[in-house]
Amino acid sequence: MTLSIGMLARRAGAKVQTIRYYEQIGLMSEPVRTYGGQRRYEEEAVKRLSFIRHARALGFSLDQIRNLLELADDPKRDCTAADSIAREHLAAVKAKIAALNSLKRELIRMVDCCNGTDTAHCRVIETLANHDLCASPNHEPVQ
Amino acid sequence: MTLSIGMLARRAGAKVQTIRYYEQIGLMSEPVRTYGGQRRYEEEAVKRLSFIRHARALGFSLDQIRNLLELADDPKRDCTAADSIAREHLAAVKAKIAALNSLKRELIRMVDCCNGTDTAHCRVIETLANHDLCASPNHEPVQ
DNA sequence: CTTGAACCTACAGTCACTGTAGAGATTAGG
DNA sequence: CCTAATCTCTACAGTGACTGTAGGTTCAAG
Ligand SMILES: [Zn+2]
Ligand SMILES: [Zn+2]
Ligand SMILES: [Zn+2]
Ligand SMILES: [Zn+2]
Repeated sequence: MTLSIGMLARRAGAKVQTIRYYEQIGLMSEPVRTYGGQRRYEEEAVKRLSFIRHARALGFSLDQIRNLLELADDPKRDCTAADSIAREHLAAVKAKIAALNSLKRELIRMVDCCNGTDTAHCRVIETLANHDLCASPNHEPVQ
Repeated sequence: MTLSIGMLARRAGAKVQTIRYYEQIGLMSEPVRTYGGQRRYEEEAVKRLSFIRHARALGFSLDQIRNLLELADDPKRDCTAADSIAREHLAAVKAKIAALNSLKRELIRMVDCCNGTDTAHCRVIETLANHDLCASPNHEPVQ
């Protein structure tokens, strides 16, 4: 009872190309092949791929996921390493939210202050042309 | 009084390669060249590049910036088009914040619920392996 | 005239995929 | 057994917005 790549994709909520990509970068191991060269997967692959897709949906990078999978494969290992990957990601998410909130405030100011007639007197254009019109002294790079 | 590419870069807070890249994609126009082939810029270029960098710092895409620049070049044009680009970007920023806040809640749950012993009983690993342990029914893709 | 910094082009790499072309494999129905 | 439809294969290009590198050329100061 093995699965074709398309079945695996449906089971785990991924695209076929994504699975091949994960194999290429060594995140999924190479499965057995049919005589004709098509990939055939065991149930185990569904678990692994689902783990990867869930972690991706939660914003972990493939590098972090690679590390998490390695840790998960060693069940009696201390889990502080796994926890600290998650905490590190959480910190990055918090930082991103903070940066985006600052952008949001600035954008709201721009949009709200424009009593738009022509682009020569547009607050949006003026603000982009002149950072002095911004409330925040500098903008953290996002992403 | 013309500027070399390095001087322009310092004046507008960009990298030299970034300026060449903007020229390549048609966002900055091709400047005059010295006899030896080096770029020489007018003051106007500082304004345009500063506009671009400021808009980038506020998270606008290069495509949006291209449109904004085109609008700004036509001063007696109605500015509703510019405003709606800004509003559209604001909406995207808000959506991103919402998605990230949802991730943040889930990550905090994972990290806080782990009374970590080994990876076999790690809440982080368990949650990644099983979406049923998540509070939110689905995760919006971020970025 | 020499030196060293700045500049040039062209290309590869980043991240995590997605899309395409053109060919071959598999499977269900007749 | 044959055919048609669907699936799969490899290989490569493209996305966005840059950044980095290699190997060579030009410029400006002393
Ligand atoms: Zn306006
Ligand atoms: Zn600003
Ligand atoms: Zn844990
Ligand atoms: Zn989940």
